[in-house]
Amino acid sequence: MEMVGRRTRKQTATRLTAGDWTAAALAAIGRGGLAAVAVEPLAAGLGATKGSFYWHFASRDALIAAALQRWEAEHTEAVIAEVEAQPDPLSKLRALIAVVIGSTTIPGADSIELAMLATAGHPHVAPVLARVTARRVAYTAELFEGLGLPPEEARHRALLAVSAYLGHAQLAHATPEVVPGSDAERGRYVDRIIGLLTAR
Amino acid sequence: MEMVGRRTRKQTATRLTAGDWTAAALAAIGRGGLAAVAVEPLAAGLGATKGSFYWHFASRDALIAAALQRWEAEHTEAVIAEVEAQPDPLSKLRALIAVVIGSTTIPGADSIELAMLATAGHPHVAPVLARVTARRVAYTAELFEGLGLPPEEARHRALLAVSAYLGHAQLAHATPEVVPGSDAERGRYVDRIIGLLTAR
DNA sequence: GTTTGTCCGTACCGTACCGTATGGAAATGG
DNA sequence: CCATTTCCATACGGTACGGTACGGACAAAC
Repeated sequence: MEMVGRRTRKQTATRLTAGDWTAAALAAIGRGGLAAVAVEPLAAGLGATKGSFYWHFASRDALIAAALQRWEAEHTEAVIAEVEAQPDPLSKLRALIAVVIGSTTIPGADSIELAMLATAGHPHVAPVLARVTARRVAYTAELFEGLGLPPEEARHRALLAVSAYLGHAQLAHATPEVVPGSDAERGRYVDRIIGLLTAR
Repeated sequence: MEMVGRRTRKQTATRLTAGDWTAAALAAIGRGGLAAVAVEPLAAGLGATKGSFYWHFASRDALIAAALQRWEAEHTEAVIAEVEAQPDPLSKLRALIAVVIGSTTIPGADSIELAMLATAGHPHVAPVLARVTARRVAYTAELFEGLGLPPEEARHRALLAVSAYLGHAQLAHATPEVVPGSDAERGRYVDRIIGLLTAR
């Protein structure tokens, strides 16, 4: 009853920017998928009303488009840049697999991406997903080619690697009890995957 | 204006059963996810009204529960039974991977499962998904153990195999242009996966 | 300090859906 | 053929949301 401030986020009664709305939209996607991007609940969460939203965006659809664009821009190159720090292709591959399998075990990670996969058919989601996926497969195939594998085999192994990543993210999210839980076993698991994927 | 029959499905003016509703619900899940299970549109699709639905089910939630139960019962053991026809563990593994990777390329297949993964957090979906996944991993691990691998390695390879299946289903659904398209290349791809997963 | 433009709250309409109430048609069984 | 149960359509209320209209608060410019 006491201190029921209108604004939840701090007591900042400052005006909102379009960025505030896209950030809230991405958070909502991570929490409940595209369907959770609802103007009125978002407004309530930001301590504002629809009046604010419809000044910054023409429609809910425009917000979704902006949020996805932002996600793609911020998300795509992050891992690749980190992996590129490694010197040789094998080290890069090991680093890639390790970071990608390891990160999915921290809860809530990749939840936005999982939500996007869940709505792959959505007209705004499909092209974003297609670009990100194609980029990943192409990059991973390059690494395998750097190992001396012929193009088709490199591409096939890259597909398997990306599939393994996506599937592992699903498993870690939907049924965490089946994936390795302890750090020790997860380490052995990652080593095993690297061994199998890079076998000659 | 002419011949605007009330009932779309045939001219069967027969009464509906609970099974008709769960079937329609599963079809809707495959088409648009859990959110597409809406009583009034479903009723329209069946050429009926809510009056019929609420006689067979207490609520939308009860329909979802019944539909998921039906899916789990009909779906879980199908592939395993087919694979068990093979004589030895290696043949079974090859058959398992081939059928599971091959089937995801036919459009619309597994759409129900993908929709369930998309709603993994849903209180009715989570337990179903957990049981199905655990069953798959355990069965696949058995096959690898049959190949003479120690338990932990068998389980790790089974996890990788199930992850690859789930990820491939996602890829085939979300970005079909990256997965092998021709029968010939898909054949080589499947062979490559089998080789990598069963390598000694 | 007045004006101008920016930002947002309030009030409202339309739609789509969940669930309920109730009467009546269609099968069933005696 | 009548009664009873089974099944369903119609009509209604309630809720949550997208989108619009409009006025007012607030800051910036001068």
